[in-house]
Amino acid sequence: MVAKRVTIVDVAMRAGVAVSSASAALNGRPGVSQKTRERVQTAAADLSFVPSLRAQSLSSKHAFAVGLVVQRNSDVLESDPFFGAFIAGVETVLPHYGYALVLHVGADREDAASRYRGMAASRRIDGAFLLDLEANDPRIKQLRDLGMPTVGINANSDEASLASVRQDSALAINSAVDHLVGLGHRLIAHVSGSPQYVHSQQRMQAWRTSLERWALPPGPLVQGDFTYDGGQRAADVLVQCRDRPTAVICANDLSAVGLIRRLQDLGLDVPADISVVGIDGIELGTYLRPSLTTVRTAPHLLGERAAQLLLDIIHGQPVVDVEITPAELVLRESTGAAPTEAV
Amino acid sequence: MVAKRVTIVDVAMRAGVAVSSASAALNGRPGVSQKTRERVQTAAADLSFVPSLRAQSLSSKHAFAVGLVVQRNSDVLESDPFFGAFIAGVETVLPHYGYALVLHVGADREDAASRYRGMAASRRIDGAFLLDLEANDPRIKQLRDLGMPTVGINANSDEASLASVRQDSALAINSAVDHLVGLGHRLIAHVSGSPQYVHSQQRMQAWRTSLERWALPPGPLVQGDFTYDGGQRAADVLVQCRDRPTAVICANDLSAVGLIRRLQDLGLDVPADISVVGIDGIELGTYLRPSLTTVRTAPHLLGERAAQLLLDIIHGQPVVDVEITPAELVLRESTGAAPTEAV
DNA sequence: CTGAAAGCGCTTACAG
DNA sequence: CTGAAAGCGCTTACAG
Repeated sequence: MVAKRVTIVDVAMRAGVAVSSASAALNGRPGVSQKTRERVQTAAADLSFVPSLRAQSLSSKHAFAVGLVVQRNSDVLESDPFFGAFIAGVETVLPHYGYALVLHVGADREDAASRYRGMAASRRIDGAFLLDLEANDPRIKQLRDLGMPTVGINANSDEASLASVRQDSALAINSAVDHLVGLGHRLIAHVSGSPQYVHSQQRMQAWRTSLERWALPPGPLVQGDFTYDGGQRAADVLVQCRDRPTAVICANDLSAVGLIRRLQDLGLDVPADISVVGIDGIELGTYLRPSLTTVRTAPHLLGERAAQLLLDIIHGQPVVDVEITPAELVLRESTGAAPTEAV
Repeated sequence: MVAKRVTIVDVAMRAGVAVSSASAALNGRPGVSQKTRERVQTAAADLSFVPSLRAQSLSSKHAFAVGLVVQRNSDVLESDPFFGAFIAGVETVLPHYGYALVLHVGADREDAASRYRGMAASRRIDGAFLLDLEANDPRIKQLRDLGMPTVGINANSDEASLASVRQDSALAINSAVDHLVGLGHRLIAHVSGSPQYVHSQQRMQAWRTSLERWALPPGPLVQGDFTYDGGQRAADVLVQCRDRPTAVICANDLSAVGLIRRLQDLGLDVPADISVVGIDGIELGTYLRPSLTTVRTAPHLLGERAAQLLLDIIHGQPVVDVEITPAELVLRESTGAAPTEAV
């Protein structure tokens, strides 16, 4: 019952020109007189012509879509605001170029990889974003072999074969350590993220390097997994340490929140007994008591720039990696003077 | 330098059959002998043939994609876990049918509507989900006029023209009121959601009806907007009431969290001075102290069923609205005995 | 500048 | 069951 589709043939007919001229006119290509162009545009408007993306895709070699596979279990997808912000950022750019985002959720690594393969092989997309990169991530080669333009987010800088958008967080982690040292802290622990991700490594490395700058020994290192529960477990480990740290830098806010809650349940006061710093800058950090001192990243901006870069690659423009303004330290209530030392 | 695409012509050639036979064999259509079918499948496997989605779309009248436009400002997209859970649910179903999700983020109503129009007119999608429905939502007619199969989420049940997936929350809100009344509460307030959404109305109506069942007068009604800040503002209003309520039911968890935080900042104890109930069941509710009593909904399941229903419609199968298991009351720490009355 | 034709890679009637 | 042909709705060389 849907009214018959208006095609470019109808437009050309109404404008009294050839289909090829109509196409050129509509797409702003040269080789059409101003008069013809206007006549075609009027005809198209009169008929409410909207080109069929399917036909355009088939003949123009462009899908007008880019893909993202979120490769985490759905619980994380729900509780981690990164994705929503990143996607919102991507979406501020894509529509201006007629592009759409195809989103898949991979149950695990295998599943995620097969989604990328499927989208690439069936030519559903013209390019892809790669999040949560791992060391020697197989997806990089996989997509390259498929000839798929790809942009990585916060890839290691030695990953030369992958166009990337990065936000430095090492500087802000430095600042966090400086801040803590200034408050008298000498033993500063780290709760890391899931070890397979390069950003877990980057953050841990920044913590370590920052301490070296002060000639301080690295405090206890507890492996976390970016989750609230992981933060809670880390609290249990840390309070058992012979030399209990007086401050902790967590690999992300959510684990910092879990850590704080567990510390409180164990009868410790934050920050009087122990200071805690997160990384991310999620809203939740402002809801809690104490509110969370954190390193604020910019996933929305990362999404914007990643989308722009990916479209550049697709359109064959020269590619240079993008570095956005570094993450910044946000001081709130969860950090304070070290307990035993006068400052 | 991408290797030349393997097409169905190559497959047919290698199998020694006509293209049309290869197509029928590959798609499990009848009219092909078992022997031919196998020969074609072997040839396809040998050549690693993956059909071009673009060509399939153009000739088969299916885009193999469905669309969702998130029509909220990006802050909410980031802090509301509903979307992530809903999308994850949708994604457990779509891939089995070769479908993908096209996601757009609309800056506002206008923008969101134009995204739906664009996807439908260009035939990028075969169907659409409608979230955050409003009374007399113009998008319903818009998509119907475009002949676009559509599934609404928690639409009003009098919305006969829209296939819907629903989860009842009125029952659980009833239970929440029963629970509060049992604890001695007689004046129970409500912080509503943004008034334009039908689910805001549904929740408010459930609160009102529940009180009527006990012949209790409705407590103060404060308009919120589903945000943390809105919850904080509501707290300021409620503590000023002549008859201060001893319990509050909030339209969602996030506003309940804001409300609690503000009440605490004003020197009130939750639940000793005032009990608070949220709706949604987000993780955050378990992180706080007191943890949040809430009505837990099931966005993931809603997503699964919505996807299933939408595919049914697209494939021309008979459509019946889907009702999933009602939301359930989850008792935690934010509700307790009414302060002034012995229970 | 303009137009007729081929082609993108499939599916779908339609003969044989 | 099998195959040749038309068609989906565009874009892109290529003549004129």
